[in-house]
Amino acid sequence: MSDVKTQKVSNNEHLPESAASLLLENQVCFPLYSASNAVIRAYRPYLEKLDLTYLQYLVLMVLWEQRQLNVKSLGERLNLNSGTLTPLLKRLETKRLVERSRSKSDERARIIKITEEGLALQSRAQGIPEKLICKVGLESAELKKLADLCRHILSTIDG
Amino acid sequence: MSDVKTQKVSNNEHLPESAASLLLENQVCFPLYSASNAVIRAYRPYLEKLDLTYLQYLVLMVLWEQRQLNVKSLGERLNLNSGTLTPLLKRLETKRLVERSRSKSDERARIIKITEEGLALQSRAQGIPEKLICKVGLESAELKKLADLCRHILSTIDG
DNA sequence: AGCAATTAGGTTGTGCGCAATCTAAAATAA
DNA sequence: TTATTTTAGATTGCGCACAACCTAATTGCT
Repeated sequence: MSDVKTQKVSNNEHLPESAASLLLENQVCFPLYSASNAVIRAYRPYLEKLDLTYLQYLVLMVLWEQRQLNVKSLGERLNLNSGTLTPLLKRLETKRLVERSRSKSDERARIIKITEEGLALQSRAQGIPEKLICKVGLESAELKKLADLCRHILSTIDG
Repeated sequence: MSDVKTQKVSNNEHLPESAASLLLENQVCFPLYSASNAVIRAYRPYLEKLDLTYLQYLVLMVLWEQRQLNVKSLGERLNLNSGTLTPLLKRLETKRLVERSRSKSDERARIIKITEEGLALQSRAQGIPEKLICKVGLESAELKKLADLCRHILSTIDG
């Protein structure tokens, strides 16, 4: 495969000055994207023992805190819209982890309520966060810094 | 909707001590995941002018640097596997931005080569990185810190 | 040479993410 | 009250991500 691998240019002086910003190494958001993918992959072996995906786990985490809420509130909490949440919640309903009813005071609103079975998963998930922190391999202060930077991005972009 | 919104528990003292780690606010990886989604959303308006998705843009960025390479090298560069890359590269081929040939020295290897049309997109993409940095709203030093933390995660998890 | 093991990449199936669009209910205006 | 606008959520369609699996080519072993 040497005929394929040896094509990389050794420097970029032939490119216009501004093209340096289009080099992958200089991208800020690419590591963010890759790290997010990698973390979700790292969760998988633990979550599949609970027959959950990462997003399903996030939804349950909200519901462990707050027994029930509507789709809009859930979407605001997770920064996701109904196109993502509706099919996901149907899958959680099929697994009998949540119930999807309608609000009596507002027939548009869908009330998502965790079931006993859904609540029971919480204890089985106890060890997961710590295991992930180990896998990620950052100190507590660095983890906090990372989370703060990400939250800053979120408030700037969305808010 | 007050019947839905007022269900949040005011504190978590009724939960076992260890359950605090299962609160969404205390998750480290959730902001990472949300920020990554938000950044990709933020790219969209600029990239759709070039008829590109974020991942297609990343692939082209590699190819602007290195005219051609095989799928394996591309996957190592982007931390993605053939299940993601193969269909993506076919779409780029349909748009005539890349060509997919076979290596003569190894018939298994697929050589991905950027076309003139693909190269021409580079100049149209010049302004994008700067616009995104503005949208993200972090200082240069903070961006570097974020990228370094993400790269640290990647090297720990994958490597 | 002959055969097992490895490697490259393609295929399949599931589950996101999300923009755009739709429907129906609720809020607001006239 | 009726008409307009807004809102909640569902639907559609596309493009990822990825594990699991498959095929074919190459390498390694004896």
